[in-house]
Amino acid sequence: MPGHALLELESFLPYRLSVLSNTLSQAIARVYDKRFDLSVTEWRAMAVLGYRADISAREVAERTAMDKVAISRAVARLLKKDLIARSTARHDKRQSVLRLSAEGWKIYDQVVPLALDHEKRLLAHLDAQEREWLARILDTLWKAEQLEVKR
Amino acid sequence: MPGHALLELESFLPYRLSVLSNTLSQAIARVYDKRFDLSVTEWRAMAVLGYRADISAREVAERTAMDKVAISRAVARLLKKDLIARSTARHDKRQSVLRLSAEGWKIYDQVVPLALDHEKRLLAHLDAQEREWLARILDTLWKAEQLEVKR
DNA sequence: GCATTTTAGTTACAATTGAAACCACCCGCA
DNA sequence: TGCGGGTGGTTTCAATTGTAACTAAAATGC
Repeated sequence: MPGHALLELESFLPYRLSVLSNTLSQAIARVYDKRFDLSVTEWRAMAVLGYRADISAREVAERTAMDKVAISRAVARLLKKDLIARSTARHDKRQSVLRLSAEGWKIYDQVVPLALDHEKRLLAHLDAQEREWLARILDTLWKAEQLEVKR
Repeated sequence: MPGHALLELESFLPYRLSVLSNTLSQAIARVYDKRFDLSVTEWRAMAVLGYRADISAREVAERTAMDKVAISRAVARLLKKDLIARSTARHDKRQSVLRLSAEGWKIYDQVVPLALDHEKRLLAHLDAQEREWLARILDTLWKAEQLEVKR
């Protein structure tokens, strides 16, 4: 009498990760959406450009783990708002070269502390040891999942 | 000379969680989408109904952490496919009472092992100790985030 | 050097989603 | 009993998103 398969959502890792991650992202997104009218995609693009300037849209896509269409649209919106600037790569005219504008940097410099602060408040609930374990485990899982995807 | 604020996406917890979680969910979703033509929302709804039958749409929404509009639509599609059945609560005519149909159970019983298997393969990369830490840490973070959201 | 394939980025169209309005019903209270 | 406010669920409309097709420029291969 095996009955039915049993899946307990509350203890199912993919589900737990997804709920936690969505709640977290949304909470942070609410802040920069309300204050600076930025979508998650737009902010992600700005975040990588603040970290590494003069890269192509493709590289932004790679680093944000978003697809190129999403990036293309985010770039278009950010250009219209003058938060980023675009030029063309000399060695490859297909590639764009993107960077934050002065206005973009102003917003970046305001959003980053807010984002870090939220993370900090969250991590404050963990002790140093737990934080280390978490970092290491997420790393392992990420690499493991990469292998899965390639199967 | 403070220069600019610095946010390293690769080590920013919300970002890492989001990328890991999305990749993971999509990998699993691909399976049941291709084989059974189920969206993530639909499968989530089925998953809670497999775990706990005869609950209202509102309760499904709560347990899946999705909003009521999404659930309403998922329920509509699942009804059309005859994967769930719906009746009305006797004590409150607004509430629906949902449960998997025989056909729904058939699919549920096929998807659950696939989902569990993926999770298992992933967790196989962690040792018992790491798995315990992870479970505990996710729990703490979830509770912490709940507090944040209520602020 | 030219044809073929690949890559960066955009566009068009359909499908999905979210916010707000909405309906039907329940509850508290006078 | 009947009115005001709240809740479960659906619908509508606009905005966002995903897929596929497309353009332009490079890279590859002969």
